[in-house]
Amino acid sequence: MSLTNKQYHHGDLKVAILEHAAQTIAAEGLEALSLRAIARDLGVSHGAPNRHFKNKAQLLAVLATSGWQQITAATLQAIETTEPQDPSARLNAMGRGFLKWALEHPSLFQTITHPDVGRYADADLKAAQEAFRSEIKMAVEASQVAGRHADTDLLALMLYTNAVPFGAAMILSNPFLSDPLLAATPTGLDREQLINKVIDLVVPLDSSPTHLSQPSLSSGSH
Amino acid sequence: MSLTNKQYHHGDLKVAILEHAAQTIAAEGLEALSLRAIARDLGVSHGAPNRHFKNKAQLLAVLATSGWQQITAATLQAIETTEPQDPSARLNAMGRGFLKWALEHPSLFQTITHPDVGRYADADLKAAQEAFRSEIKMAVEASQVAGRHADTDLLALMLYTNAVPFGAAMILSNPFLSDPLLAATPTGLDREQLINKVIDLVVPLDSSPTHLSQPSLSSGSH
DNA sequence: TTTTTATGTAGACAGCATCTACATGCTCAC
DNA sequence: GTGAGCATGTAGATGCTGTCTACATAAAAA
Repeated sequence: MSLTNKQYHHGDLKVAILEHAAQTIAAEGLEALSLRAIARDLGVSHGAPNRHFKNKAQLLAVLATSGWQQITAATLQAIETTEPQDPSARLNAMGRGFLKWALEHPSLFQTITHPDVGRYADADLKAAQEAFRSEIKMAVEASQVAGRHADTDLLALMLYTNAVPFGAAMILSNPFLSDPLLAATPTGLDREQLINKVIDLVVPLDSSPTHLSQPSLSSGSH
Repeated sequence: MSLTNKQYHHGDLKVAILEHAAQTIAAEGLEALSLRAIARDLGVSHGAPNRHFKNKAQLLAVLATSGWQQITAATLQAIETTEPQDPSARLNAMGRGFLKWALEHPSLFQTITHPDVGRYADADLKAAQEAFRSEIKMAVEASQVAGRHADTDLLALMLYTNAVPFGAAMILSNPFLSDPLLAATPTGLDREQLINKVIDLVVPLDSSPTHLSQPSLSSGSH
């Protein structure tokens, strides 16, 4: 347990590469990532990263694995302050936590949903993604047992419930998609209220006067 | 108006490049696209494509422009057989048309939503995307006037209504995201019933008691 | 101390996008 | 028709990229 982190030639080059890569993706996007540029920035030769990652795809897979673990943690952490007895409140909180993380880490979110990342997925990456999916499924099932779209096919309900935060994150994290939307539609909501409202639409809170879906007759109307 | 398409040196090289690029994207994905490979396949020199496209990003922008026009057309075409007096039925049909097109052209859908395409968008691309957004907004407004989430902030309703088909398309067109979902959740629905049900959840049809596609009772059933 | 292994280096190679100078051949004015 | 001008295609150079190789260094293990 020496205190020096400059053992070997460089030190923890593998960790340094991962950190620098995550930083580059966050700052300049996935396409800007280059093994040679990382090596240059870290002051090592262009071939050094190959000692730690078989190829670029594998580096991406490691980053994506971390991303799935992070978004799973962010999603689960959001339910800590909710009532265990209220599955809809918990699912709603999960949606908010998911979307909040995705919008705070837009490039990493794009990374974990990038088509090519899945194409070269290793076992670790698949396990991380599967862990996420499993948590969501349990929460959706619990909400359905509690009465949310009780008669709806579970797969359809899963896809719908996933599609809203995934789709909202995709749209909001891509200025080309979100800018025209935001510019063309005046709103009284700030960013946080907006995403909360969107989540409320897919997972209504009983207590909230969202009048569920069809307020045709006796809606709040004050 | 000559009938020969081998005027000039090659003929309509620009069109040939666009067609071959669209084909390549559909068959091998966006990342597999290479200007030099296109030139090789078309039997021209590696520099020829530069006479027709300033750079690779501009070729992508032209393809994406076409993609937005196609998905707008597919979305609008879906309302032709609906009742003009029923905005929710029309919006529901639009969602189905959108999702159907997206799943029939997964790589082109990924192209038009790709972050880097927006980064190099030209005026034509912006106009094509704006035209799409404008059509959706009118349809969502009409559905709201007719009573769908009448008291909800329009921007939130727009984002929610867009997020479902965009998110569902993103998930279903990416096997890494959809395969575990489909494998882990048994369903009685086929693919088309599934997407219809998901759209029904975001835009309920008045006539249907929410389980239009549930063949539980009087389905053909053996 | 010697051997083995992990890590980093330097060069080579092929592929890529893009730029340049040059060549070809169609179009149009005369 | 003929020649000028322009649109299009070619060929090479440049500098990037990822990945492979042979080699060098230093830590660990024997």
